[in-house]
Amino acid sequence: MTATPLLITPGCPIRTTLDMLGGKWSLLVLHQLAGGARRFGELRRLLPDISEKVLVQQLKQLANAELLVRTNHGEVPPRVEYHLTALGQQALPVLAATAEFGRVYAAHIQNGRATP
Amino acid sequence: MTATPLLITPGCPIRTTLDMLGGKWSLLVLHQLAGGARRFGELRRLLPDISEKVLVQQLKQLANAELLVRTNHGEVPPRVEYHLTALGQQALPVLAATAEFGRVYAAHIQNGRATP
DNA sequence: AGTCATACTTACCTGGAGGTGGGTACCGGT
DNA sequence: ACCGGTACCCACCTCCAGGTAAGTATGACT
Repeated sequence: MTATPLLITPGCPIRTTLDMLGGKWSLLVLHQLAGGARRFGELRRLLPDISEKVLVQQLKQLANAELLVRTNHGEVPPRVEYHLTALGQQALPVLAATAEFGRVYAAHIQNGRATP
Repeated sequence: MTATPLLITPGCPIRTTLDMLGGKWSLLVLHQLAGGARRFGELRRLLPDISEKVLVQQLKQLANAELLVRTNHGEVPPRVEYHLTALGQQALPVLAATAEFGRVYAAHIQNGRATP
């Protein structure tokens, strides 16, 4: 891990991931799908602060990137389900590390003070 | 990993991390500091696309969050060095996971096509 | 006297992620 | 006849992260 000298330009794997998951909501959506398939309405309820438009937008974008799959069971009260693909599962470590560091950081600022 | 039912609101560890590292450059800066201390000018050269203003801004913000430390050796051609704190090192797993997924994704779109 | 390098600061501007508020089509229940 | 729930689409707007271009103080070199 001795500071790979990858010159930072487009094509950089960090940039690649940030372009997909760097937004405000992508990781939160992934988190809700980590446990299995979810319906659109469920996601909306689980993420109270996201607007409908943006949720749709995120789901489309993640589906486009093949991180998740949209399944429309052509039923009569619409029923649509989203679930992670194998590729999407590969993103879970990012989620785990992100959440873990969030916890570490929260613990840190409780003991020693920071951001005064 | 059975979908911790953490209701997503402020206070969520994922949000905490995204607020700090969700930007366009934070992780790239951390990556350059992973190998040890760097001077301001080095960072600028290693990250050709970032503007000076934003680099300064990011460094300040990361220092404020106590992820890195600014050392001004009050010398006469100014010499300032930045290096990770112990807390900053704790963020490296996020970086590693992010980079790894970027590679996985790049490999994926080369075999099967995506984003047409 | 002029240029270069250091590590910044300041003022101004823009693009686009994200938010708001409405509308759509379908059906079941009351 | 009306309301509510499903899963969306559309037009419009706001705000700020990030970008651009200039200026600052110091000393060494030519």
